[in-house]
Amino acid sequence: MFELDMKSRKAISDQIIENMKELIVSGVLKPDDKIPSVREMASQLLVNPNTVAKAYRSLEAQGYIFTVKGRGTFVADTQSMPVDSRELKEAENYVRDSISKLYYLGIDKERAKEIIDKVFEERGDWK
Amino acid sequence: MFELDMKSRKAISDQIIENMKELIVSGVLKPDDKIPSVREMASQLLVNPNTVAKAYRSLEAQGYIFTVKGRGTFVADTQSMPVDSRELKEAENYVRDSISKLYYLGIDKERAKEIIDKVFEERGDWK
Amino acid sequence: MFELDMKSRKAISDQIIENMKELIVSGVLKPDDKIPSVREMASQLLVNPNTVAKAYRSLEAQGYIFTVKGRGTFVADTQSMPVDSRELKEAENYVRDSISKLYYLGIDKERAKEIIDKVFEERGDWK
Amino acid sequence: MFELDMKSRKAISDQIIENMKELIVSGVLKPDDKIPSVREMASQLLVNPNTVAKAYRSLEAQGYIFTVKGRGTFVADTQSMPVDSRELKEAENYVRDSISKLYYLGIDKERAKEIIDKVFEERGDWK
DNA sequence: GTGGTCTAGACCACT
DNA sequence: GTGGTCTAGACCACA
Repeated sequence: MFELDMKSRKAISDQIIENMKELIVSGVLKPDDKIPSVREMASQLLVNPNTVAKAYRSLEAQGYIFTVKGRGTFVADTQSMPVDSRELKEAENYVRDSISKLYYLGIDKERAKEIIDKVFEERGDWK
Repeated sequence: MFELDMKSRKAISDQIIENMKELIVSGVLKPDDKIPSVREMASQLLVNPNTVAKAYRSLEAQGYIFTVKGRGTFVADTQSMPVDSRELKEAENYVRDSISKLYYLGIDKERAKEIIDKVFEERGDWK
Repeated sequence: MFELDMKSRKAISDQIIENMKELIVSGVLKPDDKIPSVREMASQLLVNPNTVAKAYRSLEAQGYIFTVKGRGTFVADTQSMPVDSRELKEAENYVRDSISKLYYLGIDKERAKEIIDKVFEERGDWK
Repeated sequence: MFELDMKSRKAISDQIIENMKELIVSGVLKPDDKIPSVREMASQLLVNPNTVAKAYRSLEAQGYIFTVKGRGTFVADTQSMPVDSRELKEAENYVRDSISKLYYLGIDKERAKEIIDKVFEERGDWK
């Protein structure tokens, strides 16, 4: 399904969360699709089941998946999901910080915009 | 000089680093300006001197400041500093991640670009 | 601060969550108040620190508290928090279910309303 | 007879119990009416017979249905059923919890009452 | 089989 | 000292 970067400084559970969000929002995983069980994904990724469970709990709390005890975990319909204002604000701050980092490096505005445009191009499917 | 947000989830030392970078890159602090000693800044900000020392060590490692034994710590000439490619790549990844977060929220590309434009406007002085 | 009902069928972490919400929303704990550390509350309640940490994580995700690494966990300003529509809907369903339970017992509408009025009276401080 | 919400987080057996209670208390199913056998209902709902059997056991324990060996399962006379005080207390606690959830969201008393009134209106047939 | 919860104990970063 | 993360392994309810 995807791979983890064990050398990354990002938490494993966060990596799972991001990869799953990517698959869900991009449409690779569609609403009501069953996703691998906690134990299954844990054995595929070679991590502890609790770590996967933690990621799933977080994804569920954010509305990306839903879970039915004894049956498994499924992809939610993110299309019909209203954007949570608290989360949007958090994401905006994250964008602000990342652009500040470019500024602190002393590169000029034009080059910063080029970098951002490049990122948008990488996401050709967006919108 | 600047204030800390003790309620922020950002580490205090990181806040000090970012604020100092802001002052240096924006030109408020100029090359060879003396900056407060570790103890002095610690008492002004009401934080542990170890925290300030850590921030200074990091700023020095990144070339924003330099220390002269027995005389103090001074602002380096960031203009003449070549952009470190490793740091640039790290910042690019940060930008990529932050834009991904917007994508994961399910907002459309137009709105994402508006948010980014807004951030650039807030930095009216850039370039 | 509060006590747990170890005989309850409610999860311990959920009990911690509810008790903390009660203290925060009722105003006993005010914005920026420091709440007991994970380890401290765990030893007071005689439960595993991970259980308390789980409750704190959930409370933070819902915006009731915020945490600063190395310094502790604090009460957020819930007044300024917009009501999350997903959570409100969930709570409405919960209300609907609980009233259905009264209906299934075969009691009449009047008596059901009396029970509800009694609950509101118990929360004399509300509004 | 009724449908299950396989996406719901409620246990299937609980959904069967609630739907049966609804049909019985509302009068759609009348005392001594025969209800489908475990196997029959299981095949209609496309669920495991064990799940239906569990639901029937629970309904029988609570006095909503009764079984005659070799003949089938029938609706009990709920009118003549005294309200079980233990169950009533349990339902009251459930109501109390659900209203607490509204309180924790920070909505005011008026709005909470509106939500409850709406739920009562949805049950126009009650009483 | 599924996920949910709890315990126990380790290691890390930050203050 | 603080919280955050991960592992390991146990028990439970549900299907």
